[in-house]
Amino acid sequence: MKVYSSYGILSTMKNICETNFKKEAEIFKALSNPVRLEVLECLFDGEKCVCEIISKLNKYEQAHISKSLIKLKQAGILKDRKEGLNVYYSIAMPCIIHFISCLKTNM
Amino acid sequence: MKVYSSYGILSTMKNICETNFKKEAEIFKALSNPVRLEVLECLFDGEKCVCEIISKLNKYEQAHISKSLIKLKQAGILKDRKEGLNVYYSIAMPCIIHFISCLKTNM
DNA sequence: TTATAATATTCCAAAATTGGAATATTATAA
DNA sequence: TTATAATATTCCAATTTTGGAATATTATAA
Repeated sequence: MKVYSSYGILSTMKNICETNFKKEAEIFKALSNPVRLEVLECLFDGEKCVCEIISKLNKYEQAHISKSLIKLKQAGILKDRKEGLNVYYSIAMPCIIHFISCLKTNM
Repeated sequence: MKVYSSYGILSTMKNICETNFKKEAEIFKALSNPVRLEVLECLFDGEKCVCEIISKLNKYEQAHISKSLIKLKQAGILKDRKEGLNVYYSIAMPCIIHFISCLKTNM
């Protein structure tokens, strides 16, 4: 009877769960900043190029907005598309829109 | 013509928006940690007392779990109820359950 | 080619978060 | 009262995050 193989399966399952919690936490971490949330909300009505976002949120530095977009993209929340000099960002996880509007009604 | 009063309204609106983004960020910050997410998920099937959560997640320190629950409560994600020596926690924001299950399918 | 517009990256000091260890609080039972 | 079980709090060094300032990259137009 190979008991150790069962142990192997259990510890593999445990590792998968733990890395899943870590991945989820990364998504929430990307959302845990007011500027990044404002940048994200800027994209609720569809794809925009970085320059458009910068001019809408003119109170923040260009570098700050660029870094915010990249962090949201790395977490899988946004996707991007290059076209000449411009980079267009859009939402890759539509369920975030519903969740944030739910939060707003619960606040 | 009282232009300044319009400015007043605009700046008030801006402040409300900014504090809302901060509040939202606080909620996401509370969710941005693997242990807190695991504690939260422990409550998906309903209210539990702290001791129950501790014995389910026995790999973490009691103090760690207690701090996790308090942080989630302060963000408005959990609520609690005392009964004798026990404290029962439950989810105060049901839409989080749907969102997390959506995340899991998108990962 | 060179200038320029759009975007990304690096550097970094200040601020915030992390989780372990020890200790405190509180309610109940003996 | 006192012991104990359940939960919360404090302390703290290590790690991570923050955002401003300067600089780099890249694609296009002149």
